[in-house]
Amino acid sequence: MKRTTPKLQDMLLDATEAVVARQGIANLTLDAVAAEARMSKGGLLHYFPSKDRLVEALVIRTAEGWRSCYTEAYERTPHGPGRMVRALLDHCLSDAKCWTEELRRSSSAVFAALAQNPALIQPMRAVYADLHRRIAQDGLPPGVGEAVAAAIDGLWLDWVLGIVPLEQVRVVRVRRALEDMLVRATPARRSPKVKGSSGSRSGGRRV
Amino acid sequence: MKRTTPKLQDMLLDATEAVVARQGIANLTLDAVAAEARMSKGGLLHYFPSKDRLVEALVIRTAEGWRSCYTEAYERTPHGPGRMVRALLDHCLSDAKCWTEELRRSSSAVFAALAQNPALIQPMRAVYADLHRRIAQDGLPPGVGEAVAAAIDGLWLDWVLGIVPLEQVRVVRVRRALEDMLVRATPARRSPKVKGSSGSRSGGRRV
DNA sequence: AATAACCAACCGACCGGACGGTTGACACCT
DNA sequence: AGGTGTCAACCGTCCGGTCGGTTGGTTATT
Repeated sequence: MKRTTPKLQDMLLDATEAVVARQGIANLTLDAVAAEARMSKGGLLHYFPSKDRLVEALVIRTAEGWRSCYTEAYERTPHGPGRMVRALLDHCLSDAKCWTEELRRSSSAVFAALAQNPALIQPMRAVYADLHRRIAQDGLPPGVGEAVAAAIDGLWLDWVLGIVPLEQVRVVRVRRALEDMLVRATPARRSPKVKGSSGSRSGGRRV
Repeated sequence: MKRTTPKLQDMLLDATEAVVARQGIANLTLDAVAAEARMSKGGLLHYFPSKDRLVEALVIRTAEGWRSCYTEAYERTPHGPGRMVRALLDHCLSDAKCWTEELRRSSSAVFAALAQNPALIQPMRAVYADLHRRIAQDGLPPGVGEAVAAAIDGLWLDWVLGIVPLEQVRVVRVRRALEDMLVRATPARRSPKVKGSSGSRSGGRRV
């Protein structure tokens, strides 16, 4: 990722997300983005020479945000079997500020890409491949880590799609159930120190 | 759903799905659908007076298909705690013909709606509300049923979105892990007769 | 039986508007 | 002067939706 998006590009991507959030994917037009960013369409196209490139950049930013979110969570999580999955549960499924409107916005990048050009979600696919590789090497019985990851994805996508309304208590219940499953499925090795409501708030950066 | 779509409308909805599947959501135009159905645009608009109505009908058909899928699965599942969730695992997460291209097509109705007009996913939301109500009354410890449902949604959406490629073995692993969690979490009542690799293949109709 | 009246189904030309992208010029800073 | 960044104006295309009209079949009238 040598490409250091020089913050003006970043502002344009923010504007893109804002347009999608407020007006929907169908109204994601270059004019709308330019207006949102208080820039002319020509100016916008100076930085992103086509709509495809714009959406692609958005997907990359979102995907890399997600990658660094779970990577950093991993670093903050104690060693042992299921470290990656525990990181996800503790930091990416927290009961607090994790499900923000900002996250919802950035998530919609995926759907914008899907509408614009399905090939553009490839960066997201790559990040997910990395995550699943990590989970596969997590030292858990087969399927357990994948089940947790799938459940998190399900909660996330249900929420982003608006299929199921956000209920904080529901997220907490699911997390408890998954933690239970994890503890019971973890090959016993000293005592599983992860648990409790845990510290390390801080919210996952951007996702 | 008294409304018995008189099969010509159904054919037009099939054409709509085919267009989305082959050309993507962005190319879902009235002209494309009419061409796919070998009908004039005027003819198409005779049956669905606007694009919104067309997509709405598609969402309703998909949502009701999903409802009848899990409803029928429920009927086929033995009584006891977690009946609804067991039905989902046995019939909607089977390792067989459940993840068909046809399912993928009908699923994309949701995304077509999201692109066309987010309000149009309301029928799907209603069906999901019904499903979650059933799960909540399923006699399981809090969060367990919801976790299973979320995991299934996650697998499904990851697949439909193309974020994670379809691996049959992965689905099977996840199902095993979820079944394990379910058995361990089910309040002991006589012997849990559901388990083993179990019979009742049969694949869930359409979803 | 022949004619007239009616109607759902269907057609395809057309329109207004919006979209993605291009261009040529302008402003500002070295 | 010349590069850099920004812009308004514009172009060709395409899309959703309208509209006037045709067809084939059914019913009503004579």
